[in-house]
Amino acid sequence: MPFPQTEVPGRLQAELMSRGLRMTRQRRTILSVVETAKQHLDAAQILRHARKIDPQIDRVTVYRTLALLKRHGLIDELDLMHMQGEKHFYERRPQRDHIHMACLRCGKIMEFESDLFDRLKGQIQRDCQFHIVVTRLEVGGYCSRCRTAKPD
Amino acid sequence: MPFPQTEVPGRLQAELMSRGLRMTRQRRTILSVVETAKQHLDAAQILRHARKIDPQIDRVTVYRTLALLKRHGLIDELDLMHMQGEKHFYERRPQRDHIHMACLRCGKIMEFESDLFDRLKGQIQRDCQFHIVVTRLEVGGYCSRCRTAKPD
DNA sequence: TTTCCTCTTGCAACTGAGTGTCAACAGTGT
DNA sequence: ACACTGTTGACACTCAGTTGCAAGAGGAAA
Ligand SMILES: [Zn+2]
Ligand SMILES: [Zn+2]
Ligand SMILES: [Zn+2]
Ligand SMILES: [Zn+2]
Repeated sequence: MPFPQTEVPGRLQAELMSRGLRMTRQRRTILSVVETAKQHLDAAQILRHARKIDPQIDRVTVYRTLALLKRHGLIDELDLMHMQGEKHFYERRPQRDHIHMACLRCGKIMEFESDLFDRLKGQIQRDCQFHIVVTRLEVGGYCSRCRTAKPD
Repeated sequence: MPFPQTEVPGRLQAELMSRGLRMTRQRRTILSVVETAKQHLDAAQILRHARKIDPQIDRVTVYRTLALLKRHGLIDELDLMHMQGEKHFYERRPQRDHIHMACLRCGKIMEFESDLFDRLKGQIQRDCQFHIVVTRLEVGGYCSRCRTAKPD
């Protein structure tokens, strides 16, 4: 569910190279992990997956590569309402922004695209004369399966 | 102990007491700091302000009290797009949710209420059958004064 | 007011994500 | 192949936040 299947693998690598950045073995590995991820991964999970491909990779390189991708707007950083500690999660930046909903009971993460959200961003840019670079809308609550039995 | 015990309790204090929670000297102090804050404060800043009133207060007590207020939905936790490291900021939960905009150049934080945002939340609850407890919409970009001279 | 129970605090030690430094290494263009 | 320069890995470090526990203090009942 995280990523649209219409995306071509290797797009991140192509983007970085077109920006004149060096394509190292480690970066290729980390990029492929991020690109093929089936859920939102944190830095430690990305490291673990990358080490299955290249066991020598250091966690510092993962942090640096994620910072690079974020700086170039190729990935988005998520907090997922801090439900799993203070980790940050990452996903390839989609063509269209989406909302992340986190169920406070079962922990499920759902995604939702909305025309109202797009219009809201337009309103912000217009009414506040604010040039939007990145947005993060996270919602905590109870999913349909959990809402009948909410705690206190 | 030099503390205004007879003072009329603030809304936060009243809320906690109505929930049957013990009102300690430390909690009164921290609550008053949060309630009278003029900007978004992080835990360390709240501790510093609280120690001006009661120098004995420990930082652990600040963390525990903030967790308590958050658990009871009386304050909201903000990331402010991680512009100042990984700290979290806090503000009293307002009657109406608002959006936080962070200028990536000058660091200014702006707030914005929007009917579209309220409608978007309604749409999420309806279309996703998701019971919303808390939302966090943060936007990073360039404010009107900085947008003419954006870096790289 | 005093007692008593229970919740809360303070301290210290700990966790764990993320950063800074720097020598060695390896892309990339020539 | 060479040289230039950006990148990596190892290690130590930072720093926000947490945990465990003994001592302290709300608060209600006696
Ligand atoms: Zn997502
Ligand atoms: Zn659920
Ligand atoms: Zn965060
Ligand atoms: Zn600005």
